[in-house]
Amino acid sequence: MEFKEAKNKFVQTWGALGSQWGINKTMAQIHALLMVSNEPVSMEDIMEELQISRGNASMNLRGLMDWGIVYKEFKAGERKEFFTAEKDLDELAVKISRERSKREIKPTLKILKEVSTIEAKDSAEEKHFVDQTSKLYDFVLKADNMLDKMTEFNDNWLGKLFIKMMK
Amino acid sequence: MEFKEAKNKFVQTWGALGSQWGINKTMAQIHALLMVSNEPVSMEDIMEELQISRGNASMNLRGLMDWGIVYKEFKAGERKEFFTAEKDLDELAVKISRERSKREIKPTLKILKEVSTIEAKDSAEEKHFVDQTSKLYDFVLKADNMLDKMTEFNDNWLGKLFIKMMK
DNA sequence: TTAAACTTTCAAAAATAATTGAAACTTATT
DNA sequence: AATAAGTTTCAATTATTTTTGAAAGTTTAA
Repeated sequence: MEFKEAKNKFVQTWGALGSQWGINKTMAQIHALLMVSNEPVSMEDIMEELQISRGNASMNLRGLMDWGIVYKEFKAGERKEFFTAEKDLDELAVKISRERSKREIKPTLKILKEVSTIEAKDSAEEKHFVDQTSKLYDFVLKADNMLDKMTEFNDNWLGKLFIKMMK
Repeated sequence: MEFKEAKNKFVQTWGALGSQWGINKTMAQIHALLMVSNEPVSMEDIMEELQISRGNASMNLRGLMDWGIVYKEFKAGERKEFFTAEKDLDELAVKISRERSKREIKPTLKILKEVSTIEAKDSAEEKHFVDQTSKLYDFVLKADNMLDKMTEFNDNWLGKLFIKMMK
């Protein structure tokens, strides 16, 4: 397999994976493209490589920047903007976790708390509901904290050691 | 908030969360409904509660069973089928991890391996591509193994201890 | 201040994914 | 073996999401 083919395969695969995880295909593809580019890429080049419109490129780049995993760069003497992706994978994982926690997990926890604290009367049905949603609340909270701890882990030696154990 | 309202809120929320994670809304809603039901639910009841067609219910129940997180049950004397969800959350997490690994991570790893092992010639561009995709391969492999280990963890005391530490 | 270079926005169009419903199929009962 | 009770399948429809492209907006330079 030669370079161009491999690059294309990678971009396509990453895009397809994105769809399965609720990230739109183009956004994932742009991210993939930037990840494997050794230097900043202009919007023109992205449009050209992925065969997408200017509007599409613009909106998805904005989305990626909102996630904090793609940055604008300015090249001396050049008027137009260039883009680069966060290439440190640990850092990437941290940013994605933090953002998903903020956007999705925290709001879900709030609602789980609400519904799990209703008056359960005496019916088995209602009791089970309260019991199950409480467990779910605890579980999601635990998982969320765990991710948080793991991301902090990257900064301390004990964490690094533990992560090594996991391999 | 009273029971019916809370239940509905929970089902809706779980459905919306599903969409964001690449699971279709109805599938997530059916799962939510079964999770908080203290006894098996018939297809009729699911259709009625979620206001969906028979075909829709059937296909999504099949999907949930393929994930191994919903089971068919037979009630003595009853002709029709009933359904229940896996209610043990640790077990649920294990099943989802295993299945996503099998369906999505493993195939992705295969492709990452392929594209990261091309001949890199001498250009900086190609070198960077190989370097970055190799790192990605290692990272995804590590994460995949980690999930695996964690799911096994539930069975041993060291793991339980560690998980306690994480809270 | 004007014009050129470039980016963003958003309504409309296109593409994709989910849903319906009725026919085909399966299984149990008489 | 015929019928009834229930389930699955899938082509057609509907709903949702993504993409386009042109107008509006911004920034820089002359």
